[in-house]
This record gives sequence, structure tokens and C-alpha cells, in this order.
Amino acid sequence: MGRQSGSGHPAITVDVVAFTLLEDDLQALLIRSQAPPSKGRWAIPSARIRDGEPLETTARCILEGYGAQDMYLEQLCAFGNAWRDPRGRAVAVAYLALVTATSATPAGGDASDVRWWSIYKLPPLALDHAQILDFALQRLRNKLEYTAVGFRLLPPAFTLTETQRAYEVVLGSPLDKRNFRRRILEAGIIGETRQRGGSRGRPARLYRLRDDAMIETKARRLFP
Amino acid sequence: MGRQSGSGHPAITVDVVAFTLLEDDLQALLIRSQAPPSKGRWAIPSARIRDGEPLETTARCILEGYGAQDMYLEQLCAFGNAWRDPRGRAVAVAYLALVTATSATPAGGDASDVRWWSIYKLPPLALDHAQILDFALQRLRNKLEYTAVGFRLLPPAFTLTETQRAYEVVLGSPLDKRNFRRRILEAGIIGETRQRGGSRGRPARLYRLRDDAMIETKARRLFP
DNA sequence: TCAAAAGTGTTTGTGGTACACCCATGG
DNA sequence: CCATGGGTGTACCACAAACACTTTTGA
Repeated sequence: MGRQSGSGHPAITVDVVAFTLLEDDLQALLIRSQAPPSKGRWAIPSARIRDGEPLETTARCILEGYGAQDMYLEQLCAFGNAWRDPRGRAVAVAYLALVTATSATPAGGDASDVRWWSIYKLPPLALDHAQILDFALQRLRNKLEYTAVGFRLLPPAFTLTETQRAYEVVLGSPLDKRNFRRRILEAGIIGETRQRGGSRGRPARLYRLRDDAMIETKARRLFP
Repeated sequence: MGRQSGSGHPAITVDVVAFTLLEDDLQALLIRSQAPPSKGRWAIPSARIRDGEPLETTARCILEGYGAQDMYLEQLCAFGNAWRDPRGRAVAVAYLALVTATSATPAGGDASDVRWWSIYKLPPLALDHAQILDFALQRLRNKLEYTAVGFRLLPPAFTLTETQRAYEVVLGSPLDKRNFRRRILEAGIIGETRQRGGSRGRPARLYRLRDDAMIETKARRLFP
């Protein structure tokens, strides 16, 4: 018997791709699947939707179950390919989550069952999760270019060099230091603090994301 | 009793926002709801998902049921607000569809039950359909700026003036004729034909979308 | 020959990109 | 005093925006 109920409604889950910065790398949270059909394979966190709550609440609860807090959440897409789950028809509503390294400690299980994985060195994933993760990564890279979501990967106070590294790690390409600093400052979305941070060398000024800063900018029009 | 089945899976539908150009205006296909809870109100076409098929197939079948053919389809988002349907938990996977005016004749019912409506003069809509339609419109406007989807609203051969009008109607703002023509031609996505069209005045050259033209361009980076 | 729409270039400003050196601190 | 990372300005180029007149056709 399949996963589908007698009434004909297919199974519906919320699946969350959570990213964080860790070890100078962009990493995704994966768990080891405990049940068939993918027992033992790594998978993105997933759960049946919660009654009487918005879908986003389910996503938030999933991540809170793994110790993350104060995450950025954004719905990606519904994945409903007929063959994505061998147990029967299953629709997954996928979410993108960004968490800061400080709230990023997996606490919901044995470390061998819940781990951050570099997106550049992923294990084989269950079902169509590789596709979902890839979709999430694409979306993150795109939004980095015209929104301020990138700062949701950083701690509340951050240096410009940290910020640049974050952009470089997510985009996978190096950026010019002076141009980066000029544009990020001219955008007016971050403000100076009086504190300084940094490990070696000259201490760096710490910045903070301004409260009114969740702007989106217009993309340049190719087609006018 | 609610709409939800005994197994706990909520109802899941595919809802389609179909746009076309008609009467020098951007119009959306609406149907009059035949059943509670919104009987008599206008609604966007919707259906339960088809077994064993990708979600997109359901969307395509819905529109074919109303006489449309060869539509552009793109998934928008899943709408799963707990209170969106008073009958019980219902998740809608929304699609954006673009059809050409020639294939845009509603044929699936009485004209008083299936109609194109100007997006600038919509009636009150069922459930959260106004929100879904608005989301679709935003997405269309955004994608117009960095993809070639706009041409899916036009017939296979079109004049540059028609194209400009299409952009203007969708975006809701006037565009400069010379800049528009230069950029659309320089983008290299359309090719000349030898035919000419147009109603009054000097006949205009007809163009055709090139086969290799479904490009996307990079958005301008605000954050470098 | 007139009405109606098609078609065509140039100038000016803004914003993107490339690029190299001095500064402050801790060890 | 030296190693490490922090911080700064300019010159060039490409693209966006503004703008008005001539051409072709059908009635």
C-alpha cells in the first residue's frame, strides 16, 4: 500500500534547506534518514505539516528541533514530481533557511546523524533532495545580488572582511575589496559601531545591519 | 466535517493564474466558482492534482480544459495558510501561465462563467485568490526584466510596436521607443522575417522569437 | 495629399571595474 | 620591528536615458 490516504490526498511535507557559514565555507544541514525508503542516506530535514499553522511555522519548528534559532526563512517551491518518493505520491514544500554560525549547533541527535556538510562536498542524498538543495543554492546566490539576505548568515556584529568572505564563499568567486566596501557602504544598509573585532593584525571596525535594511533593489532591465 | 482526510493529509490543489493580452490590456482568466464555500464568486482555475503526473501537467490540463494551448507555465509558490479555505486545511500550488491571444478563447463553459478580466479591474475573488493573483503579477513583472518570457504573450510573429505595447501593458508604464527597439534587437533574441504586418499607417516588419532565445540575464548586483 | 504608424542616432550622465599602497595592532 | 590583516581613491569604459524628425503606406 502506498503513502497516499484513502481520500486521495497525497502526503505533504515541508522540507528545509538550512545554510550556515562554518569553517570558511557554506554548509548545509543534513540528517541521516532513519526510515525507509532511504534509511541510512543523508537527507534534508523534513516533517509533515502542522495542523492549523502556516507552512512556515512547520519549517521553523523543524530547525528549532535541531537547535537553530532566529533563522531567515523563505519558501522556494513545491516539489511534486510523481516519482520523487517510491512510497507513493508525496508533495514537498521546500524552504530556504539561513542561520548564523552561533545558532548553528546541531543538538537534536547524535553528531553522526545530524551534521553540517560543505555544499562543495555533499554525500549522496535521499530522494530528490540533491535537486532541492541545488535549487536552494541557486536562489541564495541570486538573492544575494539584489537583497540583503546575506547578512542573515553573519553574527549581529561583523567586519567588512567577514562580510566579503561570506559573499565570496556563497558565490564561489573572489571579489574586489575596495569595490565591495564602497558599494556595501553606499547601499546604506549597515551602520558602524564603536567596537572593533578581528583576530590577528590591525583590529577591524564592527558593523551592524540597520533595522530598516531589508530592501530589495530593482534588477537591471535587459529587456527594457 | 472538514476537507482533510482521515489520514491527516490536507487537500492539495493546483491553482493557475493565466494571463493574456486582450483589448490592449493584460487580462487574467477567471471562472465563477460553482460550489461552496465561494459559490458565485470569481476564482482562478483550480483542480486536484492528477495521479502519477508532475504537478505541471495538472496545470496544463486545467488550461487545456478552457481551450488554451501552448502555454508558458512556471510554478510560483505553495499557499498553505491555515485559514485560506474555511472547509479545512488546503494547500494550493500556484502556477503562472502565459497564453497568446489567439489561443486565449475560453471554451469550457458559458461566457458568463468563464471570462478574461483586466487585471486593473478585477472583481472580488474567492478565498486567497486575490493574493495569489497579485503574486503572479509581481513575478511576471520581475521576470519580464531579465528573461524573454514576455514573448510568450505575443503571437509567433509580431511587430516591435506590439512588443513594446505588451511590455508597457504588463509593467504599467510607458517606455521609450528608440531605447526599447535598440535593446530588444541588441539582445539578439528575435530575428527578422520578410513579412510585414500592422493595420493602419506604414506596415511594420514582423519578427520571430529565435529558437535559442530562452535566456536569462544576470541581475545587476547591488551587493557586489 | 493627408493621416497614421514605422523607423532611425547622438549626446550626456551614471555607475561598474580595475588597480596598489599606507596604517594600526599584537607578538 | 615585523607579520598580519585593515583601510583608502582614481581613471577609464560601457551602458542607460533623454530626446525629434523623416519615411512609408493606405485611404
